[in-house]
Amino acid sequence: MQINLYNSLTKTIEPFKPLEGNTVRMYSCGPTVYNYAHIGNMRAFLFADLLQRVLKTIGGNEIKWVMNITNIDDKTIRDSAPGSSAWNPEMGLQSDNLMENLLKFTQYFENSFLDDISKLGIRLDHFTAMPKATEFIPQMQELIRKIIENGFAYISEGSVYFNVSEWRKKDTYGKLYKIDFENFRAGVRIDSDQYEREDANDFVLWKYKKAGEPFWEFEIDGVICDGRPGWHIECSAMEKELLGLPFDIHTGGVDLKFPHHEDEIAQSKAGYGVEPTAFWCHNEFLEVEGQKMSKSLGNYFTLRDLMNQGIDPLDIRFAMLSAHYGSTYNFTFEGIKSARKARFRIQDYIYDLHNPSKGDIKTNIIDNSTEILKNENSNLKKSIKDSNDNQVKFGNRNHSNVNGDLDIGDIGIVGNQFIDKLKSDTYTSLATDIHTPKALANVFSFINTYPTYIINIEARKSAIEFFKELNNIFDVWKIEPRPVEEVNIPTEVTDLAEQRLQAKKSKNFAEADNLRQRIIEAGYSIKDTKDGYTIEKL
RNA sequence: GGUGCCUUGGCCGAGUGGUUAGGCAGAGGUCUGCAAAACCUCCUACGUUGGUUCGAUUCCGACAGGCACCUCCA
Repeated sequence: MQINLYNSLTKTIEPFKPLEGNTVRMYSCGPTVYNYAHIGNMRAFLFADLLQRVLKTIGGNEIKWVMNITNIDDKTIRDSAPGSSAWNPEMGLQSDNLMENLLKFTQYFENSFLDDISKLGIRLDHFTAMPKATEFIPQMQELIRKIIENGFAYISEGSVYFNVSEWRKKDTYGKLYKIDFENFRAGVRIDSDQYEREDANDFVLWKYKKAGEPFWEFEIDGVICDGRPGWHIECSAMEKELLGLPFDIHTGGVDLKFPHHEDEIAQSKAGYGVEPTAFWCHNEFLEVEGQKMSKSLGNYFTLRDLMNQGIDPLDIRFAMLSAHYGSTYNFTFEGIKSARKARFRIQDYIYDLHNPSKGDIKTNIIDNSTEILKNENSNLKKSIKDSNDNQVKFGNRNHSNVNGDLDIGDIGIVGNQFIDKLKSDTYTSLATDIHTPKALANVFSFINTYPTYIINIEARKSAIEFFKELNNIFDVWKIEPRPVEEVNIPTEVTDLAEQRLQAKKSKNFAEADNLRQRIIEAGYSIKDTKDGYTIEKL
């Protein structure tokens, strides 16, 4: 199916097509590994994951997905420096070797990052590569040389800067983000770093070494420029190296539009002569309880924080995937609870598709369906009527008398056509700028309208196939029959349950409640059924 | 100061020039000694204010409120 995507470059939704063949080459701005990632970061990674899964599942594309790991920047240097309070014994011992410290420190947080995204259902085997910035220093240096050769960068005190005003003579600077150069500096915090650049618009490609910082040797036309890369250059170099230019899609948070991505475009074009990517896709931010997440407000959460509160990471995944990536997402604990319930409603439906749990199927199907159809306002009645109006036949029967007393008569009045429609509607929503809320609404409407026990056997199989595919995208459900709890219930508990059943039969309800309380205290819950009970572990 | 986005029912969250999102919560019902679960039904909103229009939540303007970015924050 054709995928349409909002492109930040054109600010419109455009049909997406890979530049070469059927393979989508996608680059996602990854984390700077100096701390545990917070849930705001997580949204960006979940969006990238969602996008690549939609392209794979619905677009039918092969995916080459690259996400970088920024392990060299001001913060990783600062926090890995000897004596840093951010150093954690699990990282190992600090040494006199600054570079070694940096790598140990960032490796620790890279591991925690991989751990976190795995818990969120992002699969590491979906990545083609996760390059670390420090592993591509020569490529960055090569790009910097090219930019200098082409006349769009200059060296100042051993650092290299991109010359924005020179570049503006050749091309637009401000493709993603409209820049008002007249008012650019008004009211803005002035950069506090000590590097000497000619113009405030210029950005650094390479920073000359400072005391106490790890550095790489770099000599440009006899000028010693030992130091380290600027922030933006790593992406330009690694994209070229790992994906080739131009590639198809670049993702990241909206905050990265400027300066990061803007500078990336300028650099790549100034150096390689090509813009990096055809599509820029940016996810909106996340707020917590309607406010910006910040440490000072006390609403700053890492995934670990939330898991310590007993939150299932898959509920976070589902909650975030339930909102459109282009809208601000309001993270609330209420919302997570609500997402969990919604997720399990679909899960229960999937379980039931394997084996409709409605007791005696033969009688129940007829009774319940008839019951539903008797009701004037029933959704099922409405949709069957609609379907009839549209001359859709279901099963092998043509229910021409649907407006009168409907004769269901046999099992499963919902056939494959209904599943086909569910699938095409849901996929169309996802193919239209990854509109997950619409897609899910569609699924819920279907679930509400068609209980599993009125779906015929064949269509149930199709439905299971559909959910399997959908789960290749959402990845929050289990596509299987309802698991049978293989819990060994202690005999003392079953004894209590038996006693309670007897108490109930003899209408001794006080005693029954008392026994139930004892069962709960033993760590089990008891639910009554028609003529018995079920016991579950709490 | 500049740039962009947003304001929908108790909460979350879609969408539309006139008819229906969806989820959660809540209410009623079926079942039931009670409870739980499940299922059925119900709950009809669009920040304020002008304008365009036969008709605006939807288009235009103003205002109010919120958010983001403006040189290394996803």
